[in-house]
Amino acid sequence: MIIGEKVKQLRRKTNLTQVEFARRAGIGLRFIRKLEQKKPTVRLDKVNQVLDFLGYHLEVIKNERK
Amino acid sequence: MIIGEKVKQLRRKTNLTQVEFARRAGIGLRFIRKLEQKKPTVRLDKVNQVLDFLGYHLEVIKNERK
DNA sequence: TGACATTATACTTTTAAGGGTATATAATAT
DNA sequence: ATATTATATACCCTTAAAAGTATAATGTCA
Repeated sequence: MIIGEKVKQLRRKTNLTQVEFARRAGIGLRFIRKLEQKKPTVRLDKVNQVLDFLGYHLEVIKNERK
Repeated sequence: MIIGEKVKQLRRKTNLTQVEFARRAGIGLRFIRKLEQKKPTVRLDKVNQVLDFLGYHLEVIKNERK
């Protein structure tokens, strides 16, 4: 799944609005918006910051060979 | 594992130099260098481009609860 | 349907990522 | 040891990511 999509989903589970989420996660409101809208050119450190707040992280996974 | 570290490891397996790797993966030489040096503020789309070339991708994973 | 809450879009500034290339440093091999 | 190859660092420029905030659009629910 696209990261932004996943983040949106996870944030909603926390019952936090984008505004409150951004504030608590210590990132910009604009950023969380863009991220959830699947902007591809976001910075990795910011993504990590968001995921960390959610209790998640990124891993490098081998593709399924089809 | 840190993404840059993993990339470095995977690139070496391909027996490509940074120069050749960058050329073939269609990314800047500077980028692959910085990435492998674990620069945290790299752009996600570029990381994806590199991983894609290597046959890998990123996934959002729940943290181990300790 | 109308009031309220939430998210998306728009405007602007600052900062730094990404880029090529040249040079220095380090690693490898003969 | 020294020649060769690879990686790291430095210089400089262009572009756009990130940021806050204001406003428009959308969603929610009583």
